[in-house]
Amino acid sequence: MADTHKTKQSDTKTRILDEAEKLFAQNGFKNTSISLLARKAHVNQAAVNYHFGSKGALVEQVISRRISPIDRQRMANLQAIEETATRQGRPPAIEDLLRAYIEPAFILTETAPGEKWFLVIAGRAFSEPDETIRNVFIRHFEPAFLLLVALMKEALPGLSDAVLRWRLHFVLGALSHAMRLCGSHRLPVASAPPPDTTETVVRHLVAFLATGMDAPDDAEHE
Amino acid sequence: MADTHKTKQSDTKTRILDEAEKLFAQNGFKNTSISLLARKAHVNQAAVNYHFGSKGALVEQVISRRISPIDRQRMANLQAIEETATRQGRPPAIEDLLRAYIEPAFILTETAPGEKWFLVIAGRAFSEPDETIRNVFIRHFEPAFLLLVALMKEALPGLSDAVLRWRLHFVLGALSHAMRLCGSHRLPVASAPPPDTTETVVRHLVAFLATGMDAPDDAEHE
DNA sequence: GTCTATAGATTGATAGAC
DNA sequence: GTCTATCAATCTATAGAC
Repeated sequence: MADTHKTKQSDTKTRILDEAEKLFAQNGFKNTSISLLARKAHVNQAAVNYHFGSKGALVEQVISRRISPIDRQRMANLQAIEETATRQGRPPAIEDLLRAYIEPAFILTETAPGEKWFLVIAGRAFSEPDETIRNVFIRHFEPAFLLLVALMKEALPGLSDAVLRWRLHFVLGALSHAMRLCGSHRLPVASAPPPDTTETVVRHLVAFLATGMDAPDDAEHE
Repeated sequence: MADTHKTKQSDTKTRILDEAEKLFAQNGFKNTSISLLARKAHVNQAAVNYHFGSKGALVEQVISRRISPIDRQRMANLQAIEETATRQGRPPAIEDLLRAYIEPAFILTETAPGEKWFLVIAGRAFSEPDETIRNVFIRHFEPAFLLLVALMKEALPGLSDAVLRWRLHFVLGALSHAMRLCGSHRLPVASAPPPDTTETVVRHLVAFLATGMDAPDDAEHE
């Protein structure tokens, strides 16, 4: 079949992507060299540039390969909630919105064997010093996050715009940190939380964050 | 006076530290070269290694210079709360504990002119891919965080150990993200929160996190 | 303490044979 | 598509004059 070449290429590309994901998670983008990646992936050094053009393009593909499904699932979840809310004529529930946004990141990275490397990579998105790379994440994250903001506004009509946006960024911060913790076994500090199933972590996150979102606005203290 | 040399040295060292802090915040540790740093700080390239020995040692000093006062203030705040609680024979308040831990990071970085670069650096602590650097942060953060854990246990005796530690890590995540947002004017995503005074951000953080810490434990759902 | 000059290693990317 | 060989740039660190 004509697939012979395609399969061969596909295997090599996939092997490079998988190994790059692992090394990027372990050592960061800048600290991972093409030569080390080629060695670990059992491919020739020149093959990496042949298949991806440049290191920057490789980074972009490693990220978008996993983020795209996560983002689609987030949008689908949020839109389903939006439709239900419209049909029932009442605002969506805070817990439902948070779970709709949070869960896909954990579920869709669960398939990979061993450590969930992409959780570590995505958990570093907002800390990435390289603006080009940071923008890759932002471009993917933006639509679903904006929809989350809009729906959360319906769920919490009494909250001021500024407070709502600060709180949703606290959500992003807690989520990012939890993703890094779940993706790697390295302890970031003493007294790290115990290893837990994905569902347990998501439930802890949602319970904590939903209560925080619903806290009384303290604007009157100013 | 014999201070002439000392002052000269001190000026150079301080100028290097200040410029390094800014560049590390803007571009990360790995992406900041000694030659660029020397150029921006108006010192000779060899002077950097003369004063600090190596790049790694410079990184360590940039971090510890700011973290040490923050850590001391955190410990002092928490110990004061502990004493008051002991004297009054009742557990400390969640809000007080969180504010005691959170506030020093924002207050003690406020003195620097312009952008608060160290907030960006410290906000990336748990995302740092280089284990050596990550351990510098952890070594400094550990004592105050452990004390926070212990006191929070007294404030929330009904919470299981696992849930308490997960929630305190959600606190660390939200705090880190807020620090990055406050330290830099770059928008990490659309719908970023508005620029606010330090005190306002701290109050938003404490209100959100204290309510989350106090959420009912959902362990019975398992 | 500050400078010039440079060693020594590593990097991303490419040219060209097969 | 895969290989070897190599280029050009960049980096940290140091040696040695002043």
